[in-house]
Amino acid sequence: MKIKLTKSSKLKPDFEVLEVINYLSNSNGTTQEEKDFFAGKIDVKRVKKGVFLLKEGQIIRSSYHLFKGCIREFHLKDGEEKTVSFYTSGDSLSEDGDPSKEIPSRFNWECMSDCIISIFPFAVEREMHKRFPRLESLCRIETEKKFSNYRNEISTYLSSSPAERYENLIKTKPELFQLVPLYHIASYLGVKPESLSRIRGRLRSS
Amino acid sequence: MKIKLTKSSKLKPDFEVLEVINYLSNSNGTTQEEKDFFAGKIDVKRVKKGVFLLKEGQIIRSSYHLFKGCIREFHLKDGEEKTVSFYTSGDSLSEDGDPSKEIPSRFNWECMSDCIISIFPFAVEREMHKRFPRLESLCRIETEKKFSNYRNEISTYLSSSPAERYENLIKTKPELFQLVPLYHIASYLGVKPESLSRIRGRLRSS
DNA sequence: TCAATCCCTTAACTTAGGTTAAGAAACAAA
DNA sequence: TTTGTTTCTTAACCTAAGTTAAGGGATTGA
Repeated sequence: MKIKLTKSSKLKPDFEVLEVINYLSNSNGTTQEEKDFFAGKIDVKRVKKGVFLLKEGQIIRSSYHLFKGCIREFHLKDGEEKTVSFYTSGDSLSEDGDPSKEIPSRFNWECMSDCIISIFPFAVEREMHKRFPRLESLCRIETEKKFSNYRNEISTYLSSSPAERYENLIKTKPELFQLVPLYHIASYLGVKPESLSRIRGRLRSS
Repeated sequence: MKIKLTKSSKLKPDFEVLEVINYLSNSNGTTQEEKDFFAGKIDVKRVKKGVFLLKEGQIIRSSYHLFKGCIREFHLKDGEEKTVSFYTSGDSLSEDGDPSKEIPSRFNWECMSDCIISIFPFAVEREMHKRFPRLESLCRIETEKKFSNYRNEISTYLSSSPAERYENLIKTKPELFQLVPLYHIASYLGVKPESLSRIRGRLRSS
């Protein structure tokens, strides 16, 4: 049960769909029937740095899972790019909206490095939910957890200063600083690049 | 199938569980079996202004649905109350975390006015998910929608100034200004009460 | 009715981020 | 290597929020 790969791909051949869906089931109790369902339905791709997986206004029809690399999520506000989040290995990207309505996305997803991603079409997801209530149940729980984590992150973000956010980010995601330029991090922290420089200067001399 | 009411309650007697669970199913396709399941399992209460439905550190074991009134969600940061959100009629309050783990809450829920709420214990929710996959499916979709809405709200919040947030709040939730003092709104907007006064002053003279 | 409390506003001063501009450092390409 | 581009930093000045302090209006309770 090998995964579909793009021609140019040089992924090791033993890379299995199992790896792709493990993040979904988050358990090893996956049945053979479930595994078979996914075979050939999930695509894995290498994507070059600079590629946009999603552009503002586009209608999104798949979720992505990031196995390697870094993706920046941003949107435009008054002509400026406002970076909303960074995704790194192990994160999944989806716009958990109303899957029945095809709403234009408000975000951009830009690869900050070469990436390896899996593509999980909404159609497959819907079919999966229908055929495997067990998996739908796992998805529900997973979404609730993600929601809760997100709320906690946001509440921490909102009640801290840019300097505190910066120090927190260094602690929790040090790898980011190798992957993306500081001015994107500045935007993510809610300040201009010049201000981030000042913050770094202040912290250096204390 | 009348709902359980607290003794002091003066709710009209025809207030049905149906109303309580409609927000869950968000449809009228509720079966008799489903209705019967909820009978007697969901409590409806009147709560006085000033009461805390949840205190920081407490372990939460129920979701609430707000039929009337206003609840403020906040947490402490450096000895200050940081207001995170306001709930009004029709909103539901839950900490969609991992229901299997009993994690102390990071938030406080304080009634800003006399409220009418329904109490939906996690245990009942778990049983519901088990017995009615259809309802679990509806809950999954509902949570995904809520998550998506929340993300949009946050992204709007983060890319606007306190003044813009203030004007936006007046437009979207004018009733709030009758329900809660301005200094709580200031905290919600991310500024001190003095700054909100200045913002209001500036907007007045323009 | 009076006092106390709560809430909101204003003002003077401080602090930190935004803006503009310039230059240095790092990196990539010719 | 040289050139050009991208990224980061610094400085001077502007703007808006934080801080501290004071006072006024509204509400509540004695």
